[in-house]
Amino acid sequence: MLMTSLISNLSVDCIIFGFDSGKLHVLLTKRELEDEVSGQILFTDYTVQGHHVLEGENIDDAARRVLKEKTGFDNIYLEQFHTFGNTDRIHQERDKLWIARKYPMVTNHVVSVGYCSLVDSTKVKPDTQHQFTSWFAVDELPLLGFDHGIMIEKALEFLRVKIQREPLVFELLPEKFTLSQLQNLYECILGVSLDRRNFRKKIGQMKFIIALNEKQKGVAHKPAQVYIFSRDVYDRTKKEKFDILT
Amino acid sequence: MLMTSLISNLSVDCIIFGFDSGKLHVLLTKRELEDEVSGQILFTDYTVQGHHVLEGENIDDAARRVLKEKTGFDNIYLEQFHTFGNTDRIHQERDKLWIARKYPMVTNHVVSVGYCSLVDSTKVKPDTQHQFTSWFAVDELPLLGFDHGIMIEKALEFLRVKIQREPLVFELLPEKFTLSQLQNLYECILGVSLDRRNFRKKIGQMKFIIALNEKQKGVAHKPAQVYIFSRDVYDRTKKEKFDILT
DNA sequence: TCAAAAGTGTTGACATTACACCCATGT
DNA sequence: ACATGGGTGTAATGTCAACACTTTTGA
Repeated sequence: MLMTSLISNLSVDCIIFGFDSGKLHVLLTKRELEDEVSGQILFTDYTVQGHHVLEGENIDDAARRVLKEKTGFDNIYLEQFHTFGNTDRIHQERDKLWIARKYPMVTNHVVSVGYCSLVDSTKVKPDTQHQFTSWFAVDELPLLGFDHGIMIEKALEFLRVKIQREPLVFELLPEKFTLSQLQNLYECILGVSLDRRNFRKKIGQMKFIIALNEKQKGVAHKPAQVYIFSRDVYDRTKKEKFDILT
Repeated sequence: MLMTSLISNLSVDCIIFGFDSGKLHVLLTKRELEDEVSGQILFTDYTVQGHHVLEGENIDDAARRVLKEKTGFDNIYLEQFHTFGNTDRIHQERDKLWIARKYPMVTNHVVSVGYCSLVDSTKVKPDTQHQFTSWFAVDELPLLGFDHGIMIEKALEFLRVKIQREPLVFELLPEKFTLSQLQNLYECILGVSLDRRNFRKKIGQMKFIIALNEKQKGVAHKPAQVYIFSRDVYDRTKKEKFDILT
């Protein structure tokens, strides 16, 4: 199994989501191309994290490799959501320039397998990152390269459907969280607003969301109860689906 | 845009579902390899319909091309559901023999984009097909090549989730259908049994399932009312999701 | 006249919604 | 003492699940 050369027309892209300051964020890498002669910056924009698949490498492994490189973690939620294979997905001039310069052996028809990843953003801070990597709120995205705007939108859609069937939201929260954080996260991903009392009633029925003997500290209001998610209890008691709505 | 050579490590596979005799079926193609010298048949098995993606071809177009070739139709439901990219997905001896003989230029690491397609099987009869193509009930599948068993399982899972959010079941029925056929189809895909009265109550609320002034003919029992699905009405009245359960 | 599937309503249990006040803390 | 978000219960409404008998047709 060779792991040296890359499969030139196949890549993976990871859409890495985090939750911070009451908003859903996505991890992006700054891309800058300089003129080879003058050194002038030709353009600046952002892309999600991707890389070509290597010869003899499973595509899931390629995605994990990218994830590890950008976040330092490799045991976090990662799932394929869509494959982007239109011939015209690389059509902007700056994308063509970029590829011609950085990957001269690559054609303009690159098929990309999109992966959705969820991380606890308290663990992945921009300053601990690769210097060009930072978080952006999904409703305030900068100029994006390739078809990465479409990819992010599609990943979000995937996420919205998925969190209503599986307990994925906890991947976006610290191990210990409050019910307000949890509610806020749902409201933010699904774009709805939920009644606090009804939300808590529902959570109360979920035995795998467990109150600790512990309270928030240092907040200028009544400190909230702290909860954890137990996958163990979840696996033993799971129903057909995991739905906070309906 | 060249359309001649193929991208050797990328293919599409179409899982084509049909509904017949109260069972969900999948369209498979017989594969037989003969010994080049003796002419003896080395093995016989079945595969879903796939083909390599051509240079300069959108992957969705590649899937439509395969679909058109095998069913004669091209305006039918077709959606990507998963991409299979493990390096060991071609590991059985007969698959290696097959590739060595038929596609000598292809490596053993082929990434395949899986597409799910739904057809009205009354329109796609085995005898009108390519001679080696026929329908198999999904619970009575023959020996399958490559990882096509896994693909079919994954496509089924995709379908089960999807039909609870979108009105796809009608793609599997003739234009005119009875409520019993519809109920039977749900029971069959979802693996549940539904109460007839409750089912009909629910359908009654869906204004886009419309009774015609027409009844079944030639049946040895009370003839059933005939219905059609109106996508037009659906688009104007659709809710968040389309769910026959819950 | 029989067999086979179509068609039809009600009730009790349960789940969902809507809604307002007091509590604990830091500043 | 005040601002901030945490925490709590009930009543009305809507939805779901369970259930049995009559109808229409062809054989």
